[in-house]
Amino acid sequence: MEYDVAAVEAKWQDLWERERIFYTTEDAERPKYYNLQMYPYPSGDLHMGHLRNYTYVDLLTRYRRMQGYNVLSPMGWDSFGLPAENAAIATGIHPREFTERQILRMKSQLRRLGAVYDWSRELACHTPEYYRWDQWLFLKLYERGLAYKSRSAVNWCEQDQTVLANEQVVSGACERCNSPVTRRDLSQWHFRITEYADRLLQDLEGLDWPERVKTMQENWIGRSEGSEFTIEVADGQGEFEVYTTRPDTIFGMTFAVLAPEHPLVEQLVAGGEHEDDIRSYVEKVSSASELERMTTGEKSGIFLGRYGINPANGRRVPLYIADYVLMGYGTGAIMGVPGEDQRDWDFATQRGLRILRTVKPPPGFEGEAYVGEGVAINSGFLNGLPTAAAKQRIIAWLEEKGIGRRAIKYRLHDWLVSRQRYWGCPIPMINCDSCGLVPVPEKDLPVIHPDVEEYRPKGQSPLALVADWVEVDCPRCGAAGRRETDTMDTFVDSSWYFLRYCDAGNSERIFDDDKVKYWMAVDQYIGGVEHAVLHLLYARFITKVLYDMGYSPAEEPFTRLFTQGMLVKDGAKMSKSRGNVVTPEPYYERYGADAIRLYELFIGPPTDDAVWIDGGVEGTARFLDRVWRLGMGEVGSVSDREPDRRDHAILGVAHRALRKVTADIDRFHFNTVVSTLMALINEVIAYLRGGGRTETFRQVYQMLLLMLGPLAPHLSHELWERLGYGGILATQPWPKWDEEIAREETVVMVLQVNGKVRDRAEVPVDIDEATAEQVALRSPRMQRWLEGGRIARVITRPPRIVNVVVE
RNA sequence: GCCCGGGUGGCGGAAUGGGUAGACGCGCUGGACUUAAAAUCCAGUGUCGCAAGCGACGUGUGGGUUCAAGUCCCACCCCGGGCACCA
Repeated sequence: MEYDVAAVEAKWQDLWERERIFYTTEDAERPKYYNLQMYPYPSGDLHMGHLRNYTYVDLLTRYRRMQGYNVLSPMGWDSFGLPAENAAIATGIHPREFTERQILRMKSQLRRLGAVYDWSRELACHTPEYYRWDQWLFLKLYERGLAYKSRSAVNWCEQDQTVLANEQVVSGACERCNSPVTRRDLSQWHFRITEYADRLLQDLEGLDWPERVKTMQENWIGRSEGSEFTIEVADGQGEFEVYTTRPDTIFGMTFAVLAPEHPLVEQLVAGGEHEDDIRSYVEKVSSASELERMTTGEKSGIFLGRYGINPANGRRVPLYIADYVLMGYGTGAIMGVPGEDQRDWDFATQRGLRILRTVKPPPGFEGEAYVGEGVAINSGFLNGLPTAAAKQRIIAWLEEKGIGRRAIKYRLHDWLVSRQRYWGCPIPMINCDSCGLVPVPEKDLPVIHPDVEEYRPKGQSPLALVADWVEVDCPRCGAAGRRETDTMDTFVDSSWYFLRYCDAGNSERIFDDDKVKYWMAVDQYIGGVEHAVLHLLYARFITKVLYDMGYSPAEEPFTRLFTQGMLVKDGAKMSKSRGNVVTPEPYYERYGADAIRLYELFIGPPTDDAVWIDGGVEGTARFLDRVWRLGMGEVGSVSDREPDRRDHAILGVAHRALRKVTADIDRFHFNTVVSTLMALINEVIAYLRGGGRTETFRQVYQMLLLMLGPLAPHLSHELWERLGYGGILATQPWPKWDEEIAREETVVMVLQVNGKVRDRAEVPVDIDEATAEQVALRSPRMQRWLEGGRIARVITRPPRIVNVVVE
């Protein structure tokens, strides 16, 4: 009988949804399993690359369900963001309309794949029901001093006409549009993520995450230990702080450098003889793009015409400004120690500054700066001390003098969350001339996102043009006030949505305590590695804040993280912008969703990038076709004969396959799950050709369908029903293997002479060493290689291998 | 420059602790069925030598440890990713 792909798939997709098979509520009786993928931006059409990820998640949902877990697998939409807005600029269609249309399309495509979710929990962050809680969250952070507005140099994307967080600048360019990022001095909203730097770093340890991602976060947070101390400017012109990880080298400081944006610079320059030159240098540097500043060649800089005092030895050292010193890190000023720092060495040699070694380099050292550890020299009272001891000693001395202290610095910056764009959540703050910044009262939430005429960004949010929205009375004094017109970074939306899924419909609270307590944390989180220092860091931060506030029961949101590889075609990641996408439609029509799913699983290890091969789906379709014909009785024959060793053998094969499939799903080796099932069916076909037994076949085939259920659900559900196995496949328990049946009775033992395979013998699995040795020595083929030699040793590893060593 | 991954047939890949290298699939070759094609089925398919039972070689390169190395150690080459003047 023909397998009608379209009809069968539609039938089961309909049933799963109608019967709400994968909808769920809290149930204390069953262990919970919160299975989640990073919610998608509703970009419209899914290509094969997307389907790979959805297949993994769906496989897990179905598999854990069969294992008896109460599985929560929700779906929602990261629906604020630039693409909808850019489309609006191009077409005039309102981003809301555009977005909602895309959501519907994507839902139908997920359904077509056979992906199942608890749709009763669907959320979309562009809806007031959702973003109202973004705003509530913002207010809570503000109350706790974790949200603040301040003026500083920020990253500005000229193309998108908005500021960007540090995490969104990749090699000096905008993460979204890839155009160069410049610096601007602007007053912007930040979240104080740096306050959580230490906890974010420390708690990484307990997470079952890929090492790679943990390392990326570790580096991004960039904790360093050292000390800071004060340098006085000669002739009473002020003082400034420097930070160093090598205070032990302080005697080697022969100059000092301030960042061009350092606040003291203005004071030091005013009235000085090089005033104009210095000002134009500062001008030049600060207007340069990140990319231009990131040169690694010649270090630019200029002498300030002033001197500082090295506190260790009282010597006068020249003060410079240079662009290799960054205002955003440490104190924005450094001591220049050319002997022990390569950057300072470069700067000093380019200008003929004095170089003094204060750590003794190892014999034969021929490099420039010596950055390793060693014994202090030319360092007054530190002389003779090894680096670690010298550090202790000098810090104690600085503290005693009251000019320095131990210090810890992070590379992590506070998270810049305001954006000058339209399609995002409005920041719930009001500016009042007399009260200053006033939060919108909680009862007035949500601050509804207004419609606008003009979406084009012009350096401020298009919301600023909606006068009757902007102009409000100050909630505190009643005078005329103006709303904040910036919107929030969409990463704010995504930093807590997984909590909202636990209680998505709640209109009274952000979510119910008991519900989040039951479901959190996410047991398995799946997404792309590109979010390692973006979403995955922000989500951890916000979860910790909510935990501290008593809202989240979990301090860490994602217990286990899996980052899948991308799908590659023609040497590049499959993506719309590269124009190398493979659309699933023709494959759905020819082979069906199950064949696509199976090939996505089979294509390679889920962690690795995989190359799309057009003919690949044909292989998995052929496999499914064989499964079908087998179930329909079109292969071989069965009868009600007595069981014999053929039955025993095929049952062993099936139970071993089950054991391997279970282990391989657990360790995310989905590609070998598929190959194991293929190997199983090849064996079953051979078995049936040799005359199968009705009951044995039934047992084996049931196991096969149960294993195939999470992978190729439509076909396996249909067969399960047609063969009258009872109930719906999805709700059957995952089968158990019997070690006794799975045990192999005989195995092929390898016989080697001097490590080379010379023969093989079928032997009982429980063969002992002595017998194994005899088998090897008696083999005629082995004897040919043993003749004339003296047997020095025989290594037996029964029942695997016997290696005879001859001389 | 530093920190992670990774180099296995024509291709995707397999080989949890050192123990049959190449499972499974794609592709290709030959055959069966067919008037023909498609579909399906059967056989073959790492390289070299051989008519063949067989032998030699073979997991990026060069060394090493071991009875035995894709797997462990040392050095190097190449590819991918992350960070990149962070004091």
